[in-house]
Amino acid sequence: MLTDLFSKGRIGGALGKSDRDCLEASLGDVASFGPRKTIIERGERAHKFYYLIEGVTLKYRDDKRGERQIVGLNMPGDFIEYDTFVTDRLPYSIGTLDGAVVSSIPVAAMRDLMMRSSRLEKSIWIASLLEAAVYRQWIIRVGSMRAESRLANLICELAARAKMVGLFDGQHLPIRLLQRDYAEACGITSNHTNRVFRSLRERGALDVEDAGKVLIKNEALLKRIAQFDSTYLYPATNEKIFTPLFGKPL
Amino acid sequence: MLTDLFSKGRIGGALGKSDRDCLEASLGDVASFGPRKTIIERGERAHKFYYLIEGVTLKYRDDKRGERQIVGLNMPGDFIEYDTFVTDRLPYSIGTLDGAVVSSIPVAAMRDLMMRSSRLEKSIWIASLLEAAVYRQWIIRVGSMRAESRLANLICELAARAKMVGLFDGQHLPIRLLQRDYAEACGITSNHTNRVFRSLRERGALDVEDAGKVLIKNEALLKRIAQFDSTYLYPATNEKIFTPLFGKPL
DNA sequence: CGTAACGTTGAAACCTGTCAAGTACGGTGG
DNA sequence: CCACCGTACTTGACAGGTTTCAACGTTACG
Repeated sequence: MLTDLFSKGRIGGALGKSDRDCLEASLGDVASFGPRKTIIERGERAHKFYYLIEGVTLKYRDDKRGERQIVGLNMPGDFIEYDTFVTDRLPYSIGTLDGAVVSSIPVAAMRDLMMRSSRLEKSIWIASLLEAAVYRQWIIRVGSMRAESRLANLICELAARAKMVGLFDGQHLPIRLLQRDYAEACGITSNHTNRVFRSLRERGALDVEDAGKVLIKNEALLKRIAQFDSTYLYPATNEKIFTPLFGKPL
Repeated sequence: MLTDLFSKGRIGGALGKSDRDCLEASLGDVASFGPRKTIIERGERAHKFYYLIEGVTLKYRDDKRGERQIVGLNMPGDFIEYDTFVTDRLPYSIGTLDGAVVSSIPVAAMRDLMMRSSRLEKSIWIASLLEAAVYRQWIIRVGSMRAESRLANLICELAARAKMVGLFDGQHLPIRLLQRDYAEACGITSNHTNRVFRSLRERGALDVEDAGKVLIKNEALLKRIAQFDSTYLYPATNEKIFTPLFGKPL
């Protein structure tokens, strides 16, 4: 099912079959977006919750000077924004990388879903808390690290998250960001990003192959440079942890 | 009631009396913490949800070199962490500034609360989404601004949030951070923070009085330097916006 | 009165940004 | 087929912002 990645990947299989069916049935039309397309623009009215089926999306804000800060990145199985709960105008834009396949749940359907199943409601909430945990790490990355560590740390996170949704073979990062994207996510210039990539290459931590594909050559070294500790991603999240709040799964 | 600030300040009065009473009744003992005390340490087991009644708390992470990155700040009416839902070991520490009065809701009581009232459950969730919105702004601040703008932007946010809970008189920031705290929140050194404060003083944006109390002298100028736009705080959040998801308040 | 913690300031080193130029690659149109 | 163009990547030199190191002032407190 389209929502399997969410049900299994994000919340450790804490949903029973009926909940999973309800979620799947609430999905609206499936839409495809090409590379570098805007899915939602900042300030636009959002009246449904987008669910990412395939591809990668970037969450960002442009400032007056044309600079862009990427504040988040989503992979298949993610709801790519939750703020439709709180506001009718999103405070950030969302765009695709190489393209994406998305579906969505209208606000009314989401309300029904949550009224019917408190377990399902909690699952979606928990997914939003995981996103918040990632936000905190992004603050730490840009707030307290040097350029080389920032880049290495971001790459480690992307690798770890890709692994969680079965997209990572252990070597090739399946997400092809431009150097400018890395720059905008790490809060450095794209010029400097290039220098840092060279340095990471020369130190043997990674290689950049054709078309910008990142190959992780020395994971231990990369993690050391990145000061990476994956616990904030809650990789151990599973029903055992949820039981206190959920009760047993159906 | 102790939870009034939450019910009224955070979610625009979308809770009926019975929900508010339930929430209040779920609170456990009230505890006081002195200045610069640790409420929860990173890695510690958390089995309850802390609610901040009075004072200010800082959310931060220390790295190996003894550097600290502040990733969040909470004011009265906030639940100061939500990750107890997702993990039993917190990925950050929380400490007081000048002291704090907190209460808490045990996990089991929280579960009961949410099973009884889906409206209450949504309220708490929505509060966590507001916190996520603040995280995003912190990423933008440290990721895409120069030191002077970062500091001004943080001060603007603190003023705006203090105003939302009735703590701001329009001039004196009611939160007395050390220059080191500002530094650790903005991702700059405390030495440089001092220079930036001087610059903001010389430009007439603010004054620093005895005991580090910040006086906002020229709010328009400060906001301009900060590129501050308060919409991300959802100041318009109210029942009108919630109605689609909540239905009418009780 | 001495100590500790915080604030303030200066000078130099360092990291990163800025500006500029050149390379590589793919797509388009003649 | 090749010339042309736009986009991304690469590199060097220099400027500028921030860090680092050091010193001193101030205040609170035992």
